[in-house]
Amino acid sequence: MGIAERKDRQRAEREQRITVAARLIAEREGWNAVTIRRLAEEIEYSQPVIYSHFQNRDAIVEAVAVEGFREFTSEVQEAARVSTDPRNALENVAAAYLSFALKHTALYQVMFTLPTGLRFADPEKTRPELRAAFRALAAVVTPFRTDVEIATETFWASLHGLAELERTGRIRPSVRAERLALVVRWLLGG
Amino acid sequence: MGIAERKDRQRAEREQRITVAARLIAEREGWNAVTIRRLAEEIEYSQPVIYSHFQNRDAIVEAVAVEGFREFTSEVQEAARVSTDPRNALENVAAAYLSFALKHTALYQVMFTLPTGLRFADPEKTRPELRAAFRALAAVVTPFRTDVEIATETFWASLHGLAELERTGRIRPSVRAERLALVVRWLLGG
DNA sequence: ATATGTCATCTAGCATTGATAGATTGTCAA
DNA sequence: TTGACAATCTATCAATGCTAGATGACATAT
Repeated sequence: MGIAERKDRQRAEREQRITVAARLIAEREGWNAVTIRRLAEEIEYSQPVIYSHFQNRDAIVEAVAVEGFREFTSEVQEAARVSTDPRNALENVAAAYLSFALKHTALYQVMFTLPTGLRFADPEKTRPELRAAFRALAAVVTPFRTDVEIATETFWASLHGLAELERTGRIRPSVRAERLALVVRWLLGG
Repeated sequence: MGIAERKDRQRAEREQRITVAARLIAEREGWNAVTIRRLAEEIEYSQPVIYSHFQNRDAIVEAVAVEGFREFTSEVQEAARVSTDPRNALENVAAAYLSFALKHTALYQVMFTLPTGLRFADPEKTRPELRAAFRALAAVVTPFRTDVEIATETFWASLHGLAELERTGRIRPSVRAERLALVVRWLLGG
């Protein structure tokens, strides 16, 4: 009786097509262009079908954000993995962070700045994908600090700020490397 | 012939009532609640009157943001003014920054995270209010660094990141002071 | 093979939004 | 008083998120 399984599979496939389309449209035309009608058209189904997968538009956005955190985490881990030593890992991760944020601006935007229900600090409501991302950052901070949690939060905040201010055109892209070097040096120095 | 002047004055007054209402509603119910109809109702005029003051909804939001930058700048300057020495000024300004961001969350949101046309890094398009805010921050950084521009950008980014991550519930409010202390120490230490 | 009942999907529509066209009112100068 | 202009309103548009109810397909029991 593989019929039910096939249906499940096709359903999951269609669900992914929705989030993939949402992400693609957002990256190309901004999140305002991601409308239910547009998504329905994209997957070649009528609008109510979208609502059989997601409770509302926000839930779609949130699903894209969660997928973003997965990719983010693995990119950070990869950056740490290919490093020669702990200090180099810190540099590489910092660079990878900014690179990720500036490469997928719409994705990053929805992960961090658009209002979604995703939370970090409340252990109850935090999704595992978010916690994993934090741990990946903490891993490269740990060798240098005893106040790992606080230092990681601050490290993260600095990188996030650099990404956001540059994304919104408020600081100069030309001296990105210098700012990154400052942050890394700070973390090493105490 | 003070009639024209009176009209100008009344018009300017009405325009301010619009932005004040927008800000108030946003602070109480979020920016999604700031609709043209709601604003029209608030100032007791019909909707098209709003459009005789602002080209579109975004222009209203932007006007609120600009006013926010004015207040922000003066709060930062005040924090620096009442300080005992340069180091204390740095601490006070950092604290004032976070305090401002967390006290007027909707205002801060529109100043920094909602998509508006406001820019910093491009000297041509940067509004004077934004530049003034940057200078106010740079003023307290200057005593400690030769790379003032870069250090200020990084300082700003760190504070912005701390504010945003805390505002969106991604880092713990309980250790805010410790994170702030880290940022200040970093800036002092090199 | 066919009838049946369930589930999947669609058509049509709702209320709300930003924005605008055109009618209407008010005001001031001649 | 009247004519013209400016200020303001009513009415409406198209797009949006979302949902109710009709319609269709399809697996299963006989």
